[in-house]
Formats: sequence, structure tokens, C-alpha cells
Amino acid sequence: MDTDQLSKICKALGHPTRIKILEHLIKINSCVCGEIVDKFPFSQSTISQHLKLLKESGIVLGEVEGPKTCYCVDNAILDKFKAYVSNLKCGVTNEQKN
Amino acid sequence: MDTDQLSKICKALGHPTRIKILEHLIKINSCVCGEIVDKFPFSQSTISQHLKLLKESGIVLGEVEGPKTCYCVDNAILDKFKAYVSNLKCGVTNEQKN
DNA sequence: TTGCTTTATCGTTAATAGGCGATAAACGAT
DNA sequence: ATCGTTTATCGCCTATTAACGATAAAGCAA
Repeated sequence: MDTDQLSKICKALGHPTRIKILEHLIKINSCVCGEIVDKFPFSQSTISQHLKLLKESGIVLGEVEGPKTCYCVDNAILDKFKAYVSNLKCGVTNEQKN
Repeated sequence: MDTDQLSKICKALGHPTRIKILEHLIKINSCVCGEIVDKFPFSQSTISQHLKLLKESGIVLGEVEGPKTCYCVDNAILDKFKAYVSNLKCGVTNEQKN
């Protein structure tokens, strides 16, 4: 993961609602858009937009299932993100691979 | 660390230049603004603005030393940030304290 | 086909971000 | 008191974001 991709993920997580959506997806593993809409005090279009940004950052995947869309976390990307953040420490910070 | 604070830090890191500045600060531990300006292809005002955002997020501290300002990482906040991200995993995700 | 449900997109508005040059402010030195 | 250095802020412009309602699009059911 390079700086650009990391910054995109961070940007996607730079909004409390999107963090909560991500945490929700992690917790229940997979979720249809409408169920997420029900959990938050925003309109369907707003949540759809948040999901779009999360998807564009790569941290979330969306799969169309009939008329619905099922969202889930991309665990490979999440792991890379976590690894990058974990490695933010003195000296070793700038040498992590992938 | 709550969702709002986390989202602010993520937002601050939602730009590649600010991630690089943070990594630079981590690597050399402490740095005067001018030295950072020299390392990046942007104007002094732009870098100063980036530093301001990093400072407002809490991840970076700025200390005035005479005519200069010395920036360094707030390791307590950085550690909390890293802990929060590390705990983003199935089931346990939403239960971490401070 | 006609409808129903679900989700994505469009259009709008207000606010925020990113970049710059110019200027102000703070301080040390002369 | 003035100058030089360093950093912060202002003003400007453009681009992006956040929110909404309205509408389109996709698929299932009858």
C-alpha cells in the first residue's frame, strides 16, 4: 500500500458516519444498503453516497444481488491499512513493503 | 478515542502530503517548519496550512521557539489512533475503551 | 406489461479544502 | 529602532464534499 492509497482510505474514513458504517460492516460482516440506511439518521441518497466513497477508497466492496446491493469489507485492504498504521513508529516507519 | 476524534485524524491524514509530513515527523522526531517546506514541492503557506490541519486534528503538536515553530508527533494520540485501527476486527471492533 | 422494491444518480445549495502570492506577526540581532 | 528570518494568516480562486429531494434504473412479482 502506497501513500496515495492510504490517503484515500483515510479520506474515506474522515467522516464519522463512514467510520460507523465501516464498523457496522465489520461487525455484521455483510449488509444490504437498506439495512444501513435504517441504522442512520440520514436519507437513503446520503448513505448511498457514503457507501460509494467507501467503495471508491477500496476498503469496502459492493456486490449487486438482484435489486439489492450487498456491501462488505475488503479484508485484504483492511489488513493492509491496519499494517500500515501499525508500522507508523520511530525509525521503521518508512520501510514497510506492499 | 471516540469516532469523532478518529474521523478528524483520518481526515487530517486524507491527503498524501500530510501523511508524508507525519512520517517525516515520526522519523526525525521533531522538525522546524522551514525544514519541512524544503522537503516538499509546495509553497511555505501551503505547508503551513497542512501543519495547521495536522495540529488541529491532535496528531501533531506545535511549539513556538523564538521566531520558529517546532512540530512533533503527539505520541499519546498516535498510539490511541494505532490502537483504534488495530482493533478494527470482527466482533471486538466496537468495544474498545478510550 | 404493470407495478413494487431497492439502489444509484442527478441537480441544487452551502460549506470546506487545496493551492498560491502577498502580507502580517513574532522574534533575534545589529 | 530597524532589519532579516521565520511562520501564520488573509484573500482569492477553483474544486470537492455533504446533505437533501427527485428521479432514473434494475430486477422481481403478479
